[in-house]
This record gives sequence, structure tokens and C-alpha cells, in this order.
Amino acid sequence: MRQNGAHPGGKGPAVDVSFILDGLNERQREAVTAPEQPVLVLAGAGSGKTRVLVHRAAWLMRVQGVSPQGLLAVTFTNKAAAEMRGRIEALLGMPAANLWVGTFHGLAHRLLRIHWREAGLVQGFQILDSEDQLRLIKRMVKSMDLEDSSVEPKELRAFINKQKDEGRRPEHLEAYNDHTQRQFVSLYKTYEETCERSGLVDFAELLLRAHELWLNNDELLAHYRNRFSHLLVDEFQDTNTIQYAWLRVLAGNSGLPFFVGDDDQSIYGWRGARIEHLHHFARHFPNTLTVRLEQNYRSTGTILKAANALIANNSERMGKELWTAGDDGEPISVYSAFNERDEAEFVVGRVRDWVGQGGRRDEVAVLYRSNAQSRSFEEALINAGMPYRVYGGLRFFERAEIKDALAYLRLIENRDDDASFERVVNLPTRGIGARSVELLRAYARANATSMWRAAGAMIGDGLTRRAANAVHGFLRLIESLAESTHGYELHEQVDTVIQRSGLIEHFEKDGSERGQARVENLQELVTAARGFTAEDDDLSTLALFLSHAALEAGEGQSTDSSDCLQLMTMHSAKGLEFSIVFMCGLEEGLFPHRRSVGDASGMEEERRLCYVGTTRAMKKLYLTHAEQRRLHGVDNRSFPSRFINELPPELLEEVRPSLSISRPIQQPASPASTTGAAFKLGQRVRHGKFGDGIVLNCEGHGAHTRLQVNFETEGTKWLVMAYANLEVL
DNA sequence: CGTGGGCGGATTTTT
DNA sequence: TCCGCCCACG
Repeated sequence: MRQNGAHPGGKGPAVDVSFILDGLNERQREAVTAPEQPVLVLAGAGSGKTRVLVHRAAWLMRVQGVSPQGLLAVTFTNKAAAEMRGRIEALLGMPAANLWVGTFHGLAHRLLRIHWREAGLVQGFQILDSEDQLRLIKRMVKSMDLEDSSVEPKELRAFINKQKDEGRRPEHLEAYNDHTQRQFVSLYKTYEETCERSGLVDFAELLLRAHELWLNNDELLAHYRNRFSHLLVDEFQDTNTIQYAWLRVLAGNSGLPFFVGDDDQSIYGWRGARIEHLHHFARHFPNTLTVRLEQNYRSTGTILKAANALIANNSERMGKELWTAGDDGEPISVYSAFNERDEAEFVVGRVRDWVGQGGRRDEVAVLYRSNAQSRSFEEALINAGMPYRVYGGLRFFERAEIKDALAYLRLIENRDDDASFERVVNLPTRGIGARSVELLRAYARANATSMWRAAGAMIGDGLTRRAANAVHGFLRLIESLAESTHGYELHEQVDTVIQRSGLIEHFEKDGSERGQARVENLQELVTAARGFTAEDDDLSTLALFLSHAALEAGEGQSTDSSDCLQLMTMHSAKGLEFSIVFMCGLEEGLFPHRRSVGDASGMEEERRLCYVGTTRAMKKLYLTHAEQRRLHGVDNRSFPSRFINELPPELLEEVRPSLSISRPIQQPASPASTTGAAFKLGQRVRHGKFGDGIVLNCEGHGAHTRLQVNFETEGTKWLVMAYANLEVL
């Protein structure tokens, strides 16, 4: 962030480039000022990769004279895109409205909106999120009543998305002999037809269509190749087949890629990301300049040494070694907890100490492999009265009531949107039962038309008088909403719809706290609509708002700005940094996860995940594991993760349980053989009948004190201390 | 049509 | 253990 001093740049005689180059290290500068050739930046964790991208963009525009329209900057998340745009604007000191910065999906969407005709779409096409997609598939599978083995909708969705991510249409897949495969392919085709008829596009379809847009329209492709002379890509190791194909086609032989990524941080192989894209980049783009950013500005030397040692156990690497000009800092603390409750209490205790010394909670993260692990931490935090925030979970536009309201709005925009039609045709209940909906569905299928049209046709013929009336009422409601809100401001339109559709009333009448929360969320939707601005000559603001809702699901939880301890999975932590990081549950079977153990590439991805977690820590890293963990309701003995053993022992420091667990169990009121012995959690004890074990937990006071003991042979038992006659070992 | 109980399944996530 | 899903009832 240092930007002082005048400095003659190496290039561009007439331009003062010091504001772009000052404060960059040698390697960063090499990347930023690279000549016009393909550039691959291998950017280690915390090595300033976003900075390099941002400064490269500024360099191209200010020094190389590339116009903002000549740049295309691609990221994976909306958050990253917003950050990149913000930083470019800050560096240039001006808004960069002409600059295309966005996610793959966002950019594909933008292109398809402009070229909907060439892409073979309807103008007002809308986007299905993955939940919409699943619902649509479920209905489709159900309505087709397949003779034999029923199809699992989630499997079918995974199949379809995978094919699309690999760039394959049903017609590329006809040759299968396997029955299930053939069925999947045929369903894939039916699914496509349904989407087509309804004017719906799922996430993978956005990318595939955008790719096909290039392939099928030479002039268009030529135009965009000419326009986007420079392609900037962030988190390149996360690109899947279709994303990379899209980039390659766009680049052609003349486009100049500037791709930044880190093969050691590739943790999304399971959702189609191809680390090979990084490995093969130089082969695909001749004359590539590869720059390694290895100087780390985030972590202590100790943390980096640990990370380097860990990742060295992977084989498929391009090779990279992080270093810092700073100090080694504190050793890495390893805590062996007795169980997950003890683990959580340890973490809470340490955070409390940190806060006691004036530290902020939001500079501390608790990272775990799977979401279920958050529970024990939440319990301990609630107990301790410490504010926290859990990442993940439903986001605003994914909430059921919000999607209900959006479904009404989508119908107003496009009557043929079957997904939306089915969602709200009987919500709130208006006497259109499953039977009637089924009839409509069958009619629509038989006549290759939409539910809306089917409804119109069947009012006069095919439905009972009652049902016909109800359906008619629904059609009139939508028409009337569309007509009467025409020309309204977006937020007025939304407000009218949630009122007149009966949604508000429906949730109010619920009476429960949940119903109240839903009403509030609907009102929040009006607020969101009020704050939404987008201009497009051809599309209504409503249509754009709906796309926005699908493409940017909004925040999860409340954006509470208060000082909260951060709880999240290691996956969610990618790209973030914290003063203190607790990596928890480092146990074989949990991390590395049992589903990855035994598979070489799966194991390497687990290790990369561990690398990602490790490199989130700036000052202090804690590793914890429990000797026993309750998972799915059963207690299991667990063993320390191999990842702990892969770290150089001299960097580690074992935390003595007695130092942190100072919770002596209350003395029993009645004398027992244990009188006088201060039981501690973890204390080894002997029982006359059950043999030896470890104290895991204690509850109650005085004569009612109960101990939970894990016996070596008998498993875990609760014992009343006064009668148990436990012997301290 | 909405709910409650029985059943099975339970990495990781963004768009 | 807990959550979501499906089916049987009121």
C-alpha cells in the first residue's frame, strides 16, 4: 500500500508509473510489467496475488495504453469480483465502468443477455439456481413414471451438471450401452427441452451456452477476440473444463492471458476444477512467462515452514516454497482433547485469553473440515456467552419465502416459467391440489407446452368445476398483478406482489416465530428491490433483478458487524486471513476425511486443504484433535491426523491438558474411595467391574455428581460418583 | 391439505 | 444425533 516517492518506471517514458510499481517486490513487479506475452503467475498463499492482478490491470491501461474495454477480468465469486473492481478503481483513482470484471457466470450471463438471439435463447430467459434445478428434475422424473429402477433426482442433477461442465450435450452421449447411462442421457435431453420451453437456464448452462456462442458465431467471436486483448483470471487452479475452454477460445492465438493461481491451493477438484489447467498452461500458450510469487506477507516463519513441509508430501506439484522476511514467531500449539467438548472448551478458553489481552474476536477463526463440527463449538460459545458467527448456511435469496415471492415475480415476467408456476400455483393454498397439478403437468407434457398454457386450455375442459375455478383464479391473479404493477417502481412492484399474492398473510397467519421471520424477510426483499439499480434498454428492471437474485444469492446469516469469533470450514476460509487460527478435528477419518483416504489424488487434495487452512494464520496457529469424538450419535475413538505428523516436530509445542483444563470435579458429599482425589477431565480411573478408563465429563454437584468415563473395554458410561468407587490411577 | 412419526443417510461449495 | 423426506392420517 506504500505509494510514495517519484520513481521513474522501467517503461512508459511519458507516464509516471511509480504509483503502480512502488511497494511491489521484485517478482511482483516482474509479473505486473511483463511484456505482451502469456503470463502464468504461480502465487503462493499470502503473496499478494490480488495485488498483482490489480496492478497489472492498471499497468496495462496506464502504461501499455490498453483501453478499459480491452480487458476482461474473471473471478469465481462475486465478492472477489467486487474487491478487484474496487481496488482497480482505487488505484486508478477513477471509476472503471467500462471494465468487464466479473465471475465466469456473471460474464457469461452478460454476454447471453446481449446475444440471446445468437445463443438460441428467449430474450427474457431466467436463471435456475441449483435448488430450482433439483425441483424441476424431481417433477420431471416423477411425471415420466419410468417403468423400472427409479432415478435419484440428485444423481441426475449431478450427471447433467457434470456433462455440461465438460461441455457435452446429450447428442454427444448417444453411444452408451449401459442402461442407466442411456436413461440418464435421455433424461438429460428431456430436461433440456423443459428448460428450453420454460425459458430457463441453469448455472452450468450459462457457461456452456457462452462457450457455444463463441464456437457457433465466427463474427461474434472475432469481435470479442479483437476487443478483449487481455484476459486476467484469478484462482486459475479452480477453473473447470468448460470455463477453461471458454477462455482458450476467447484468447485464440492472439489474446494475452494473465492467469494467477496456486496449484497447492486447489481444493475444488470434487466439483470439477482441473489442476491440470495450471500444469499444462505453458503447453497451451507458447512463449509463456511463468512467475513465482513465494514471498509471503501474511504469516510467521514458523507457520510457513510448517506449510512448506506439509505440502512437500504431495507429488503433483509445480513447486514453490513460501518464505518471509519477518520473524519465526510462536510455535504451533497442538492440543489433544479428550473429546469434542473438551476441544471446544479449550478453544473458547484461548479466545477468552486473547480477548482479555485486548484482541478482537473477529481476528480469530475456528476452522473445521465439515460443518457438523460447528455444533460443539457453538454450544461451548453459547455457554461462555461469547459472540460468534458461523459461515455457510442459507443465503438471503435462497430462503424459501424469498424464492416464493421471486416465483410470482418470475411468472409476471414470463408465464411459461414452469418451475415458478409449480412453486406457487397453490401457495398460499387456493384449492389447486396435487391431482389438478398433475393433470396440468400431463397436458403440458403431451402438448409440449408450458404449465401456464396447459392451465389456460384445461379451464374449459379437463378439470373439475372446482379446480377449474381455482386455476382460473390463479391465472387472473398473475395477469392482474402483471397489469396493475406495470410501470411501477421495482420495489412497489415487489411490495404489491407479496401483499396481493397472499404470501404475507399466509406467513402472518402462521403465528410462529418462524412465520414472523419470514414476513420480515419478505419485507427485506422490498428493501433489496429499492436498493437495486441496473439499466438495460431491452430488459425490464424486474428481469434484471431476478437474474441478480439467482446470480448473487446475497449474504448468509446477518451481516452482523459486531466483533464475533469466526467459525467456518477450511474450504470457506480460502482467501481469508486471521491473526489466530484454530484448525480443529485433525483426526484420521475426519481430516483427512475417510472418503478421501485410500485415494491418492483425494488425499493430496485433503493435504492441500490443510495447507490452505495453515496459511490462513498470521501470528498463531493451533491444531487440535480429540481422542474420542461423537459422530452421528456414536462415540468413536480417533487418532491424530497424519497431517500433524507431517509437520516438523521442532515447530510444534504440545499443550499440556492440565494447563488448560483446570476444572476439578466437585467433591462428592458422601465419602467414597475417591475422596480427596481431584478428578480432572482426562483422569485415568479404575472401576471394580468395568476396568480402566478415562474421565470424559462431569455433571451435577455433591452427591449427585455424575462422571462420564470411557472404559477401555466397556465403552463410555455415566457413573454416579458417590457409588462408583473409582480409583484414581 | 397440512402434520407427525418412522426411516435412512450424514464431506467440502459457488454460481 | 439430527435432519430431511415420504407416507399415513386427521
